Amino acid sequence: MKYNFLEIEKKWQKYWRDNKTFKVGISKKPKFYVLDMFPYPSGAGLHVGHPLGYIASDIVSRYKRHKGFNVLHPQGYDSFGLPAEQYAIKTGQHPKKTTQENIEMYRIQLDRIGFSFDWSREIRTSDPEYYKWTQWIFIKMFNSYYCHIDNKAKEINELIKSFEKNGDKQYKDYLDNLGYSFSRNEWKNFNEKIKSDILMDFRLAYITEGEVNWCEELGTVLANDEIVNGVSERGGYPVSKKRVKHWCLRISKYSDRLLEDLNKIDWPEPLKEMQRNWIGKSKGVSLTFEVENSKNKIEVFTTRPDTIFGVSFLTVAPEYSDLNEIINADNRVSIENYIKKVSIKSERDRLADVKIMSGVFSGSYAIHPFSGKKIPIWISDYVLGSYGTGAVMGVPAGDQRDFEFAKKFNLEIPNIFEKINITESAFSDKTGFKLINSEFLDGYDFNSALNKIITKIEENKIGKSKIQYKLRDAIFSRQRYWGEPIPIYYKNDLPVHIDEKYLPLRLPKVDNFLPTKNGDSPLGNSEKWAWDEKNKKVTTNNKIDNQSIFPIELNTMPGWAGSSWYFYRYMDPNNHKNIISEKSQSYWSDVDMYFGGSEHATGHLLYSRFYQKFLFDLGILNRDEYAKKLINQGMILGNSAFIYRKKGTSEYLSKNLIDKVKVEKIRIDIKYLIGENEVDIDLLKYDDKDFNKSVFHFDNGKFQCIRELEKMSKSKFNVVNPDEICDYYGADTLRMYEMFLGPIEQSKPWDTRGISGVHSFLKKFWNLFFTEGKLNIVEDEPSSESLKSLHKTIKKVTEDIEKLSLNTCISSFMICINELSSLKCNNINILSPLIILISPFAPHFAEELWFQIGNKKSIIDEAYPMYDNKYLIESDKNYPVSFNGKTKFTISLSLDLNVEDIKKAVLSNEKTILILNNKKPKKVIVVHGKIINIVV
RNA sequence: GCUCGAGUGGUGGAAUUGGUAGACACGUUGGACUUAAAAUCCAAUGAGCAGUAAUGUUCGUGCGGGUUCAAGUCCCGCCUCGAGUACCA
Repeated sequence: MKYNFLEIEKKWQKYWRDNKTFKVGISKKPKFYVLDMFPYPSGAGLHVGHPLGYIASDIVSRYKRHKGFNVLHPQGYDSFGLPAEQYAIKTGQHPKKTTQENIEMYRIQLDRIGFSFDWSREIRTSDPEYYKWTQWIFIKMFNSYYCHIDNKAKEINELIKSFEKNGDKQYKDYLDNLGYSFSRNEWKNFNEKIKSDILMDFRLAYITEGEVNWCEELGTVLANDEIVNGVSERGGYPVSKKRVKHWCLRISKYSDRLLEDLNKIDWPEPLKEMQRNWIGKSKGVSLTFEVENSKNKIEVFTTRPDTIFGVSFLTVAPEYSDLNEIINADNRVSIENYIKKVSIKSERDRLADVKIMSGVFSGSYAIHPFSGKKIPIWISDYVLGSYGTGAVMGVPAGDQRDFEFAKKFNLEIPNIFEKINITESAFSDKTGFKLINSEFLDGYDFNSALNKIITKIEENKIGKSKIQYKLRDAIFSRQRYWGEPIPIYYKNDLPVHIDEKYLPLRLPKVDNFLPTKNGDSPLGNSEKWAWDEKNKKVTTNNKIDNQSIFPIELNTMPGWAGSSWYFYRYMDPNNHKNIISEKSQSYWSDVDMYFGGSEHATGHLLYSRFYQKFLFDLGILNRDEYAKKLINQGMILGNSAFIYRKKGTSEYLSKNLIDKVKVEKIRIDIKYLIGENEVDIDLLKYDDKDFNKSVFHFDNGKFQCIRELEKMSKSKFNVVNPDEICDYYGADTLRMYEMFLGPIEQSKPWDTRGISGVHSFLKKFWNLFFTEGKLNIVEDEPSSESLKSLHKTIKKVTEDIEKLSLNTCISSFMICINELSSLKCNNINILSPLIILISPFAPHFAEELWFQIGNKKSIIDEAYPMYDNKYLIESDKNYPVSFNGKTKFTISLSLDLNVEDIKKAVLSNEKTILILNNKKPKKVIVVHGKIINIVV
């Protein structure tokens, strides 16, 4: 019988489907939860890079199942959000339709690779039965606030009770900062609007007006993590600042817990580091400067209060809230011009202008809190409105930006560091200096100055120690169609949430779902988008009377709303009453292994931890972290091909001609390649009419291109489709080859040439069972060599799977099968455990062989073989004998010999005598069972 | 600039607590089978030098030092590449 993988794979995929082999439920067995980041169905289909993580997680799942665990290994689709919608827009179809089609295509592709997903638990974030709960969580956030006393989220009702009982007492500092102060009676007498406004400053989901990242091309607002290098992550479109009303999640309240709890989880260190940087905790002091001839004060945040006597100016951001109070009437016009100029700068321009300082003098002065000197107040966009207080103290001697600013505008640069030259640049080290010109801090170093000044500042009540975070609240509104509607309506302009009972608030039908350039949401195009408060249902817009029928929020939620909690829904996907049952949660608990890319470090992986902590605070979830262990699989890189064109012409040059002229790189589809890096010009000409007019320059009669490794992507024309590999070699070969490429967490190039080695390994394994097409196996006592080979392999493969070193597992399999082939082993007692051993890697292959040797049931629940040390014990060791550390020969000695006997044996060996040539060794080192080293 | 990670044959990559560097595979070369090709099997394969050969010998894990009987692995100083981040005061 031949290894007919196409037939075998089809047969077992059908068997698994018919027998619901991968369906799991709560049982007495211990649980193990293996999770993949679910895909967004993009329309381009899968390429060979996508399944890498899925294959690894599938191997672990199947392995754990053999080990006796009840394995939860679900899959679903992140089907709301920008990528799905962009694809729909590009192809001119409704996103509902394209999403459905893309999911179907994904499913076919995924099934071909033989994954053991329990599809009965499939979820889709765009399914109303799912997003009902995404909306439910939003309402919980809307109805919660962060209690700074207990350091956790609580229901907003408790806050209201506190206001009713104690007025602003418990939250005095916080309310002070917001400019509120009230007694309990005053609270009771506040009108609805004021109450709503005050509570809005506490809610974890809140609406606010402010500057956001606006992407005109996408027609929506973006969160910070959705912008890369000043352009949108999706599509690479420019992003600018815009003032709009939008919903936010108060994730910043969780900064410290998100940071601290990183210590609790086994996630890759680089990824944790990214989250730490993103959260960006820094310790410093906030410090108040009086403004001359004014009641106004300016609060700055600094991590270097020790440099206070180096202050020669203050700078505030153009967005600074009290800017108007500071502006001196004389300068008003030029200042307003400056602010206008700055605000229309795109994010990308700002990044490009980093080194060019700009700013304008406000016309006002502050008073130095210690020296009493007059300090000019400047306005500049090198200060960020959204970080700290939006104002900084300028210390040109100690900060490079302040230094450059001072130089540019001819401001004073007082030196406060003894014997340090600051004529060229600022000195920003925290060590190696003593302060001068600093009154009571003269002669102090960093640490002692810091202690002294903080005490002084607090004594004088002009500031206090403060911890500052970079993490900002997450912008939650998207002016797009394809997302979860926000379950809020506006009663007399005040936001009110739709009662949980009436969820889901379904996405309305609209004729035009395209995003608008002006920032209006496409949901506004719906005729039926008003809330009937009496009848508790959605109704048509023209009935809005602001008595009982009110407009509904037009923005939708961002893509990450649905993906921040999906792993819990898999535990109990069809629960209509609750987000998850207590029973399911206490059994499945949390994720044991989570596989996904590190590109989600500061997006999904941070938001989901925040959601987790929030739901934990409310007692809805039992744990405050959801994934014990995270594995970042690397990317598979594709081989992109380029040809060179003489700049501004349609003349194409080969690579040996490119040095002489200016050229531009033109990307071409790898399907035009013939051989290593030769291009089929006829194909090129045929495909792109531009090439017709072209002049080609040849190398040795052949047109050459150059190749570069890049992330695989349809837009780079370098994708390899897994279906092709499945057609040609089979899914089992694809699975094994992807693992064989290298360590799972590493990025590595795809090279189809190497695949034949894995494929012939499977054939070799297969051929051990058959002679001349017929099953030929024996059942007698196996030879000791074959037993040794088997047990060595069981040991190594088991250890390596536990370490997730899957590439070396495959090497071990190859070594074993090579050994058994030369032993001509066809003993069932050896081969049968090997089939189980390989089944997580090549499941169809294993099922078929398992069936061929006479088993009636699927191999999936067979107990994983155990190794027995007795087959592995060696009696001899082939010792390497080295002279001064250089190995010269090996000598086989019994492991029973003690060190002295070994020394004797080695020194009396004729090769030793020959090499020593009558010299006396200075020292002989014997490490038992390892090595012998003779020092001459 | 800052933070993190990585540099091993022609290629992807192996190498336990420091203990025979290059496992396994690709590629290449030679051979067997075949009318031929594919497939399969066998052998060689880090580089250099000497030898018909068995073999011997030198150099080799980015570079320069160091610790050690012994360093890809540990320490110090550099270089290069990759990822993340970017006016965060």
